[in-house]
Amino acid sequence: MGNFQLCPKFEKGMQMLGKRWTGLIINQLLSGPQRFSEIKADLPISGKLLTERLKEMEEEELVTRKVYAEVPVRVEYELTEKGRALQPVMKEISKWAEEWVEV
Amino acid sequence: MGNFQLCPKFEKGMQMLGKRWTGLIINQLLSGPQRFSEIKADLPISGKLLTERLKEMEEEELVTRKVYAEVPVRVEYELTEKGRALQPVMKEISKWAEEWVEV
DNA sequence: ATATTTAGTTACGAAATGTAACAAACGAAG
DNA sequence: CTTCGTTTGTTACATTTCGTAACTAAATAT
Repeated sequence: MGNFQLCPKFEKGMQMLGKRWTGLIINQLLSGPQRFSEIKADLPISGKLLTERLKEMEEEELVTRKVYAEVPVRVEYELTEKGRALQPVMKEISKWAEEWVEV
Repeated sequence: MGNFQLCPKFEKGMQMLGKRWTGLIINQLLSGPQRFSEIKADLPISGKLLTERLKEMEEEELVTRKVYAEVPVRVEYELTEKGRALQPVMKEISKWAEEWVEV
């Protein structure tokens, strides 16, 4: 590991987005608030990891968590302003992937 | 790509960018071709992982690898067109990080 | 023969991830 | 009262990936 002079904000942001599943979860939530089971149904992620990622994203203030005491319980996750601000990033990734990624 | 389903190209692209170090390496190489030791000096990544990532990125056709039989040997990595096409993505991430990320 | 330099590779312990079974909560069904 | 169904997690454990440090290969200069 060498010494590094890199924009610390960019580096930290990249580390957040570069964590497995985080980008896909944000992209999911850009279409609106969703409950745990909805996110889980739309992504090939396990419940354990989804819980873990959402907790981290809550700590980073990317999402908020709301519990509705219904039966059965409903828990909804919604992007914060900081999270929604990632829309242009996701849009650029979409454009790039559409043009360059082979499935 | 429809709005109602997860786009496979986006998912694969996100998995590539979402791999640890990949984004930072691409960002480094956006400033021009660089040799192994230069990338390693500028990022807090170990030689082992850098080798691994560069190999993967070569397979994904994000970078090319050129060996110069000098003494000692020089190995340069350069972004392909596909790799350079990620510049707008990196720019948006920079903008977001600058505004929202606390170091 | 030994030292120097770059670009890796290897061995091994630590951390992250994936899988599947289980738990809490609470009303509904029997 | 007991069991079932449903969501949102949690726990235990196996697998994979990562980080660190020592080591190798190749070519030349001393």
